[in-house]
Parts: sequence; C-alpha cells; structure tokens
Amino acid sequence: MARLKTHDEALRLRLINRAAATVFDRGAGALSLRRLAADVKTSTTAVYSLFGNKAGLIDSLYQEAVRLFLARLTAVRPSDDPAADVVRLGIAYRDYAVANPHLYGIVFADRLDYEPTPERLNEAGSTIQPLVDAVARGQAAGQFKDGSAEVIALSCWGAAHGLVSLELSGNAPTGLDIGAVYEETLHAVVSGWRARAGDGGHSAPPPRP
Amino acid sequence: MARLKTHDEALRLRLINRAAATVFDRGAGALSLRRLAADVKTSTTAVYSLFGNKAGLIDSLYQEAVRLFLARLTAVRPSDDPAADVVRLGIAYRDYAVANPHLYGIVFADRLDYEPTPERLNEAGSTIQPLVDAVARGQAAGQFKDGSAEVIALSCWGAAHGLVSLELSGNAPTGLDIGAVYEETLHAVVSGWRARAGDGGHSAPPPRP
DNA sequence: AGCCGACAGTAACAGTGTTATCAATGCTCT
DNA sequence: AGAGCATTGATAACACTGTTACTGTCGGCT
Repeated sequence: MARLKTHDEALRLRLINRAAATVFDRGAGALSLRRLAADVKTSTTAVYSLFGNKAGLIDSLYQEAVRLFLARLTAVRPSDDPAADVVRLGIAYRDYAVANPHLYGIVFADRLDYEPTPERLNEAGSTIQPLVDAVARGQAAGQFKDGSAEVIALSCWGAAHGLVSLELSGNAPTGLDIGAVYEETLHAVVSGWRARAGDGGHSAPPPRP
Repeated sequence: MARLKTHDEALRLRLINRAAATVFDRGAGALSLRRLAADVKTSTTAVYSLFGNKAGLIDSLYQEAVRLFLARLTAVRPSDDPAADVVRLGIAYRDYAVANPHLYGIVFADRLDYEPTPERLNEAGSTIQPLVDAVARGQAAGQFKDGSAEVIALSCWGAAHGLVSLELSGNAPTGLDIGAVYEETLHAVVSGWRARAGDGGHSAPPPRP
C-alpha cells in the first residue's frame, strides 16, 4: 500500500497517557492539542487521525477515568453487613476523587465544552451498580426500607457526590474536618433509610400544608 | 480633563446583563469578549477597563448568581417546624438550580479556567447560613441531634448539592422521578440527623466489626 | 524501475483573550 | 480665544487555541 503507519495503537496510548498526566496535574483546561502533540514528538494530525478531534480525545480520557473509578469501587468487597458496605463504598468514592481530582472532574464536574456521548454517560452510570447491589443486599437483610434500591442508592450517591464536589471546588466551609463530616453524613443517610418498626414503604411523608 | 467617559456604570450594567443572558442560555463556554463587546456595540477595551479581564467579568457574574441564589433561599421564611424548613430550603435550592442551570454552574460547577477569588468563595459560603439557622432552630426544638449545626447543615447541603449536580450534568440514572427522589433524600437525611431517645452527641456510630 | 496512493508533517484559517498603539476629545493654562 | 496635553477608547497586533487544507514523502505493486 503505502508508507508505514506511525499513527498506531502505540502512539494512541502515548497520547492518552500524556494527556491524562496533563489533565491530572493541571486540569482539563490546560490540555492543548498542539502542546500534547509536541510533547509526544508527533504532529496534531495524529490526534485527528486517532481520536477525530479534541472531544474524541477527552472522550477516551473520560472512559479511562470511569474505568479507574469502577475499579476502585469494585475493590470494596461485600461483607455480611451491607449497610456498612454502603458507607465503605462512599469512602472509596471520596478516596478516588481526592486522589484524582481532575480525572474525577472530567466525569462528574468540570465539563467545559465537552459533552459526553450517551454511551459514555451509560458507562458512568454503571458505576452506581456496586452501591445498588449493596443496598439491595441490605434490604434483603432488613437493614433498609423496602422499595426501589435504585432510589436509596441514588440518595446515598448524591450525598457522597455533593460533599466531594463541594470539597474539590473549594465551596465547603473551612475550619471543619471534612473527612469526618463526610463519614457522619454517610451514616446519617444510611440511618435515614433504615427500616424502622411499622414502616415498610419508601414514600416520602406527605408535605405539610 | 479629557473626553467624556462612555465606559461608565451604565455600560458596565449592559455588559453584565448581556453576558448573563449569554451564559444563561448558552453556557459559560459560549462567552466571548469580542462577541460580547460587539453585541453591546462597544470595543473589547471596555471589558478590560471595567472588569480587568475575562476572569473579572465572570467574577461579577458569579457575584450576581450568588445574590440571586441567596434571595431565593431567604425567601423561605422560617416556620414553627425547623426540620420542615430544612426540607423546604433544599427544594428551593433545586428550584434555583433547575431554573438557572448555567448561573448555578458558575458558582458550583462548570468552573473552566476561572478560579473564584477567596472573597467570592466567602460570599458563596454565606448561602449556607439560612440552612445553618434552620438546623440550629431545629436543635433548640429538639428535632436534631446536638452538636455542630454547621456539620448537620453541611450534610444536608451536600445531599442537595449532589443530587442537583448529578441531575444537571446528566449523570443521574434515567427512568427515575428525580424530583421525588430528591425530596425523599432530603427527608432521609433530616431523619438521619433526628434526635433519638438516649442519643445526645453528634458523633458517628462506631463501625461494626 | 516506475508509479500511484496512503500517509503524516507543515502551514493556513478562523477564532480566542490580551496588550500596545494611536487618534479623538475636551479641560486647563497662557 | 487658542494652544497644549492628559485622558479616553477603538483599532490593530500578538500569542495562543482547535481545525483543516495542502504537499512532500514513502513503500508495495505492476
């Protein structure tokens, strides 16, 4: 055919790794295709033939971030106390976010121009599964109210996500031990969804007039 | 002195309003100084003499967004049921965010290149005050555990922020009635922080073995 | 050997934020 | 009144971005 391909899988990996490193310690805003190409000793053409455009590159980073995130969450092995597992999943959630703030940001925050594809959103959505499973096991063990495990899981997910997000963006009040507040919140939410005597459903109490 | 000033307060307002409108319906990423200046029939110089640079302009938008947000929250008048007030504050929180997603994003999410000044962060931090007050009243009425009202408030704040943030970024699972889950979560968190018989402190329960 | 087409680097294009230049302006001083 | 001049603001230049067109290079096939 023609000359040897150099825009191959190896180059693709080098580009992704370099991009991830840049995003990791300077944020997604500091990612420039020209600099990236120069750093990896190739041309901008490589990015376009391998990823289509910048959004495609970020898409791959997004995918990678989700993969790492999911790995961290599935490392939390189910125990015989599902309610405690929920708390431990929450702690793993924060561990990941604090360790990789910018990668976390690509998936759950910083969103600049980039809009993830529905496919990526689906992948990201799947990271809630370990939590849903833990809640379902908790329900089976009588630790949580009956009803949709997804609802209870999303509730815990939201609490975790919210505090982590406030912490990373600097919007959390200073002078508080955020780690401690975080754990207390997880316990409070879990406690709020605990099955209580004479309470079976999961519907909210009627609004006050 | 010299020629008549046209880069005055009136122009400043027109620029802010136009910028807010652009951000409101096309996001902060679509804000260009050149377009903004052209739209308002002036030159880019105006932005620099009035705001310093683009960050200064966004800083003003940030301030405006916080002002609107605080107005929405203080519109929730304290009732004789502080725990219900906490829930109502949470609902007002979401109402604002859903009504003004991009302005909300400037303060609590989208963060592109822009880093808010400590002063702005302080102002944003003050928006939690109505919630802290409600929690404190609830503690006085025996509805919440004793301990730091800030901690309990931040806990509720985080839950609200998390779910709203997931919703706006499209990371919430589809097929669920988010509004309903949101309210249920608020009730669950409030319930989790409720004072219970024989429980005075606010420390987390000991981890199960 | 010669050729043709896939390939990849260079350079051009349209846009951005920012800054330097410079003409227009109206007060102040002679 | 008229000249001078500091202040003001629009224009144009600069350095950067993502993206695309171009063009020279290369290697297998005829």
